[in-house]
Amino acid sequence: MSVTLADVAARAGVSAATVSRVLNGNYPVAGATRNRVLRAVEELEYVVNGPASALAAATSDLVGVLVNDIADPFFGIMAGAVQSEIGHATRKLAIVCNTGGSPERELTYLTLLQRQRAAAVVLTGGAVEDPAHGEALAARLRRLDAAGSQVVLCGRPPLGAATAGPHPLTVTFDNRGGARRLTDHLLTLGHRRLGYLAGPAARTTTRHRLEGHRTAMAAAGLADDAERLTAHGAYDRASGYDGALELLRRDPDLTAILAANDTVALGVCAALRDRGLRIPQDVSVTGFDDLPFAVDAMPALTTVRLPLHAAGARAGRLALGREDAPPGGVATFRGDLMVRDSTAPPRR
Amino acid sequence: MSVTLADVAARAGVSAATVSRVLNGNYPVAGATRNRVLRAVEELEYVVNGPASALAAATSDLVGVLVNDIADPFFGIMAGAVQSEIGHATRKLAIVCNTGGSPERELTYLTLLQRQRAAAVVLTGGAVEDPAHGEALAARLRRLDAAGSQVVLCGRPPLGAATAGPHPLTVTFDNRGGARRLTDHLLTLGHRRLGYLAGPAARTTTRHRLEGHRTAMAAAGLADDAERLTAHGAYDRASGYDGALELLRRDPDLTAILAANDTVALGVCAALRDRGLRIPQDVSVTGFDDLPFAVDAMPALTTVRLPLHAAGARAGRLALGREDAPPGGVATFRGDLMVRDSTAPPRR
DNA sequence: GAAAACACAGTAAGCGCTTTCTATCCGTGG
DNA sequence: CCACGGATAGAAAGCGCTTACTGTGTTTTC
Repeated sequence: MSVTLADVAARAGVSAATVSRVLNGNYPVAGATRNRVLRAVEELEYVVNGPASALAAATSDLVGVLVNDIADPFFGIMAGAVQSEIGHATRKLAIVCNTGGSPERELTYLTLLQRQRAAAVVLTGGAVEDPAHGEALAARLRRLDAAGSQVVLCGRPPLGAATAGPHPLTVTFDNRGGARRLTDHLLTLGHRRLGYLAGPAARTTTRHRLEGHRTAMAAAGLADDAERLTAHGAYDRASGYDGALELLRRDPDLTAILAANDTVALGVCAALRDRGLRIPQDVSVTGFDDLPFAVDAMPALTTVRLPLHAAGARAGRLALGREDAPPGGVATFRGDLMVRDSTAPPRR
Repeated sequence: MSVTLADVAARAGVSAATVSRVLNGNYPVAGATRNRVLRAVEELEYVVNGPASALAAATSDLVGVLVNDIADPFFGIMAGAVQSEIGHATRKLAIVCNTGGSPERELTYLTLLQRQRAAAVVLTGGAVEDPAHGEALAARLRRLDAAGSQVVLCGRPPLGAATAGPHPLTVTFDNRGGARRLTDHLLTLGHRRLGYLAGPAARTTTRHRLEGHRTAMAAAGLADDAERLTAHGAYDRASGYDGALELLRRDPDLTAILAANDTVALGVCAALRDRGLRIPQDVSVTGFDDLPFAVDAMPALTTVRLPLHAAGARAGRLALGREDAPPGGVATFRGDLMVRDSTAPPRR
């Protein structure tokens, strides 16, 4: 069918073993021989048969990258960083798999990757908090580990301490701290009636951000308000729109809304505008993540910048074993407050 | 090392062949036997060795999807659609590869995919117009085709008629028509001094949109203006910002700017605002693509909606051979004009 | 009731590569 | 001048799976 090692060997007048050694460069081959082989490879347009190679060598060149939503820049940026880190280094192929946020598809993809004997797997994005899923996921990761794949979590918290087996390397964000800083910023501006529009309740990311918010609120003696003025939704624009209206219903005198992330904040802004409220004069709004569009929103969003690219690159290097594991196996990136035009002191 | 077919066979008390047949379901196996095998698979947590399977069957479960920029929703949406179409159907694994718009990396990935013996390859995004690259690319695609991979182009024009060999299936957008409609819209509103901020000159997408624009301008007797008021940039926000300033320098009396796409339009809007110009009262602005954020921009962007999801899904089905090839091997999706708040008649 | 047809299941030959072990050639030191 | 070690290259044994090709009981058919 297609050109094989043997064909190249015949053409170069050497054995298949020699061709393999030239191609993999892990064994001394005389210069003249090597050139002859390389020329034959060129002439025949030989391309290694990956599966055969993976079978014989018992490991493949594939690195899996799982994302919740490939169309969301949050994941796109991280995945792109992982991939570019991997592409830079080796002839390895980073493959991005879109789970659509579904736990089942996450498991399916992990099995598929194990089946491909992936060299490494990077899971990005917030984990689902369902305990049953957590256990199933941990089991799958353990199997991957046992099968020799390096597992790295990126942008999600480490596996719970209760989880059995080896803990995967983790690159995570300080979501609590970010949310706390954002809330403090608003409190410092003088806001007291703050609404919090959280993401899906079952996500760890959501919980951590919410915890950060509550910590700050509690420190200001506003714990009850924080409780009352929290609504949950999805990480999308429509949820932001509906959620803002809901919060306004609960308290028409709200002077600020903290959105779960930038995308949600966009929806919040749209809802406020439709209600005839000005941002930030009437209501301040904050996002989270600092995705590229945050600065272009009108007004430009005050938000927390997550170093998505740096985190993805780090995860990529860890996956390849090109960087030592951080102490405790967990690297945490903090998010910096970006104060822009969507927040201001509340009007009297 | 890990569990193999033979282990499962031993446990189920059958031969390896039978296990393989149960797993692939392409051969009659008695119900009782099948159940025994399935139970053994469960108990041993057996996961097929993909490379071995691919080697023996001479084809893998991998489908490659090439994108220019994974962090850009334009590609993210198409890639997501391809992937969901493929995931729906089969146990195939769609793998998204990020070329970063670099022709070399595009070729590298194609080789890597050929090496993996991918079942199909979908290339999304505008092609680079460099003839040398075009030839190299065509050659690579021919090789993939020869190696048995189904090749599909998505969101890029068909390979030039001059290209030798079999032409890949293509799903494309009517960029010319979209740009024409956009320009006509502005002309109808009464604009005469239109600036066109095009994408990278070397991209086919850029050229087609530009052609559409010029056709409309020429029909209105404004061919010379079109020539004079065209600037090129990248498909990003910064280019929009700089490009808008450049066009304004060329003609301070501009009443409208057509941006290469929505992202560029965002930059244009920022530049105009910084210049103290109001949109659309002083200058009308249009985008292209209708990415999700276009409707959230301030003002909401008048643009052309490209059915990215539908196109990606179609490409996915073609790649899997689950849909007949369109006549001529080319399916064209048109883009609809979405009139929003960023365009208005010019002020007197 | 014997022959032909059928429904399964097993045997075994690869798929194209990697890698261990072995063979060969050559230069070198005693 | 011969034994020896180093540097290369070849032979061959798999890696784990798929899939003709071959059985072997069990129905059907006249």
